[in-house]
Amino acid sequence: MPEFQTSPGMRDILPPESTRWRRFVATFAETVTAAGYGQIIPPLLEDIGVFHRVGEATDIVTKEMYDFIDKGQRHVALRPEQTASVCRAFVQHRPATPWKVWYSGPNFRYERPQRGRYRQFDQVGIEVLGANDPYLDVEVIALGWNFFKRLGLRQVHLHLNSLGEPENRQRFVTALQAYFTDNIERLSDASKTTLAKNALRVLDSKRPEDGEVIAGAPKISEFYSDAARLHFETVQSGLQALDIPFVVNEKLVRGLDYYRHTTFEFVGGTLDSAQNAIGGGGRYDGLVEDLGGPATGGIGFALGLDRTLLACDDESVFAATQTSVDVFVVDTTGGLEALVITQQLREAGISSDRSFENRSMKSQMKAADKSGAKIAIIIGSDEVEAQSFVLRPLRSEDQQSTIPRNELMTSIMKALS
RNA sequence: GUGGGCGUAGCUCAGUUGGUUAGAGCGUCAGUUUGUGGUACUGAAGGCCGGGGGUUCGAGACCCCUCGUUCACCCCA
Repeated sequence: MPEFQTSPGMRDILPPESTRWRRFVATFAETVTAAGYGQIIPPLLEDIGVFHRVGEATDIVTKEMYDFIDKGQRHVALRPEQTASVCRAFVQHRPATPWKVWYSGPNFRYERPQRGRYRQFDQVGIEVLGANDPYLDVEVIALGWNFFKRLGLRQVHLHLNSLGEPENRQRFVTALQAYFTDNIERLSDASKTTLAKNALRVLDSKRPEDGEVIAGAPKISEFYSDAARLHFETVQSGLQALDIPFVVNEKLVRGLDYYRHTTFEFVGGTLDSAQNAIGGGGRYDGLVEDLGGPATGGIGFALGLDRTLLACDDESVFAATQTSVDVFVVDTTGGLEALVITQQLREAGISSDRSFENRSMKSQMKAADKSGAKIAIIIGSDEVEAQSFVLRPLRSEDQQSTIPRNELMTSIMKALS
């Protein structure tokens, strides 16, 4: 074991895996920019107060943040998510609404690492601020859906719920609290603790002994106002109009406190681990106000790269690709020829590579093969003498040929076309 | 934060009830052809058996601690 390794929950993404990460973000960017979203790049670090607004009662805020006092005595934190930063930016810059933005990048949560759950984890996401139209909810969900389709995923399930308006939600929480308190003896110990903090999240419990109690709990749908019900029904009819299948899951309450109305989650159909949620989001009509801005509706989602890529693995889609070059230059005369020719090729827009340390021709040919190059340019002492080079096709049965030096570039172009 | 599994070459793993110089495959490097890759064959390099302590004549194997990893809870993407 080396003396230094990555810290727990942190890891290196190496090639060729890293090529997939780049394509992932590029594909996401294409999907959402085609819908009018612009990229926002918020800082990794914010005043910790920005994240406190996400929810004083959530684990993310209370025990999972990487926070510290900086040299200027400011209490700051690495972002545990990016929605709060986007809202802070909205309040700070007051862009014209509706403000449609997308982001990608790492977030940090100090949790116990697990498969599909890391302390530094990447998300891509979108947020729209300043519009309350339920059809916007549908657009947002549809963009997530479209993105998964573009990756090639076929087994993503959409779970949908509505938390209603704040008053609906509050009355529901009160009723839930009363119900669970009446039945507290039948709850698991862990759920008793959860109940004391946030009754909503008891619904999330995966412990089998809680199942019966939860099944008998009050339902959020019994508390909707007419407006909340209409909003939710409009969202559902919009999804139906787009042929996006979904299931209403009344237990989907989501972890963050700021959600109102629509909440949704994308679940990887092939992932059987506890980390099967590959993305989630919802409407958060109160968050901008909490951060000191005007009352502003907002909705968005975040997708986890790691988990989505795990789902891709399970469905054998969106695989990593091995990078390769077009031309490999084999030079047995010391390496200066290869140095000059690879430079010329690269300037001409032709990818090329070579060996170093003056290895044997056989060794260099092996490297040429592994590089994925379509042709090898071979230069030995005979070629230097004759001012020529050998062009050897590597991926076909064609014979190699000796060509005068002044036809180097044209013959390579021709061989590649 | 709580509980269970697992840590042996770069990678994937063997290693018999504790017993001499710790093995294989793949990968890497080199050779079989002193100017030519993919196949085959040969060889080489590469391990304080995660780290520390203990039991023992003797520990990669057993015990304790610790670190890492993995699975579940929790939480969430």
